[in-house]
Amino acid sequence: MAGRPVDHEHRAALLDAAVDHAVEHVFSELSWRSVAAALGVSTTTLVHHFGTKEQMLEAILGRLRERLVAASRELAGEGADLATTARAFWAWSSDDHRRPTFRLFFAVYGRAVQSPETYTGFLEQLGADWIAILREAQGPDVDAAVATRRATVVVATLRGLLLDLLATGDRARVDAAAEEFLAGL
Amino acid sequence: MAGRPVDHEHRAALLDAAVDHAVEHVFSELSWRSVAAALGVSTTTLVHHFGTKEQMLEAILGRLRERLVAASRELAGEGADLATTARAFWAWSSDDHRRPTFRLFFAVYGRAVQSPETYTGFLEQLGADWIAILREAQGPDVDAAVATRRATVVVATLRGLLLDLLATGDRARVDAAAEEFLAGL
DNA sequence: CCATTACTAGAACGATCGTTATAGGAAGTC
DNA sequence: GACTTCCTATAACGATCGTTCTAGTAATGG
Repeated sequence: MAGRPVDHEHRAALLDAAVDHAVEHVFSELSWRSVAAALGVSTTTLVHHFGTKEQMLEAILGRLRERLVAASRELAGEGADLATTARAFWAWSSDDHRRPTFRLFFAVYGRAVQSPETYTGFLEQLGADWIAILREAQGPDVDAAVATRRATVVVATLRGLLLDLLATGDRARVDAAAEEFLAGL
Repeated sequence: MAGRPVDHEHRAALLDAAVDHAVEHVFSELSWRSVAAALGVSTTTLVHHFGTKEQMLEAILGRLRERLVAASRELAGEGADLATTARAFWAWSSDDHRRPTFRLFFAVYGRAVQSPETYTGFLEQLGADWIAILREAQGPDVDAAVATRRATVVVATLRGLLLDLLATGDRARVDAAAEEFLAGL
């Protein structure tokens, strides 16, 4: 009956390498051939493991989301309040080492708002995860509706500031604005 | 000497029609052929008037920015304070009629953060225009650095909320968050 | 050993892309 | 009228794309 068993580890390793490559390159220029060349395999190998290009991109983004959410949950720590958590979020996401990652993040956003069929899952889940983390940071005593409002505002502001930083590179102005916002929490 | 004179009006009319088409379609799918078909001309006509595809896209975005800045300046009105102006901005930009426009806006953002060579002019000018409008709304008595910080925060928050609204479509939550933010100004 | 399945690679197909000849009519000056 | 420049269109070129075809090798169960 059964022939050669499926090598799940190899697929996972390929996916992780593909995520690393995607983060460091332009999202709209990802192709079977470019990814295959970067990973040292042929396009047919990728096709065999991921199916269609769209499915490969979804797999890449899903894996990226896992990384981001895990890192975000660590940030929140235990018992930190909203202001502290928000400050940690800003320091983490605006770190220069995270620039390629968030560049990809906003590239996907730009794609998703015009083509909702794809990539919205990635954004909705990631946005919901972040809002949930910031809701929990407010403790159980805060009214649920109020907590959601505040979490939505914090996520939106930090995301907008990050977009400003990535587009203009004006760190002094954006950091000052972030401090102004965070101090008011 | 001189032959047939250049018809600047015709080029302007083509550009305006191209902007209308770009707003209603997916940015990454714009091509010579698709735009030409929508405008009822041949691709060579567009090439003749705009040069390269990149130059056509820049011309389209430049014209779009003119429209947006003109509309934004009207919004600010005369003598309105920061909170009032910010509220008007939110009402205007989150209006359902403006959805295609801001979808394109964020699509360009997504492209620009990964390919700074192009489109950054569009974003830097538009961002600077909006921040300037919100700086002026704070009056001449506010310290310049403080006014810049506050304007940056307001633009970032509204942009982040708009991104949330376009990506999730959850108007109730986002509108509540916007109200929370605007009430605190 | 053999049947079966997993995996990989090279080559090709059909489509679309930006761009470029090539060519002909339209609108002005002399 | 001649001449020049503007404007437009059809057709094709070369490149890249996602995908498929074909074929061969590796690893398991019987």
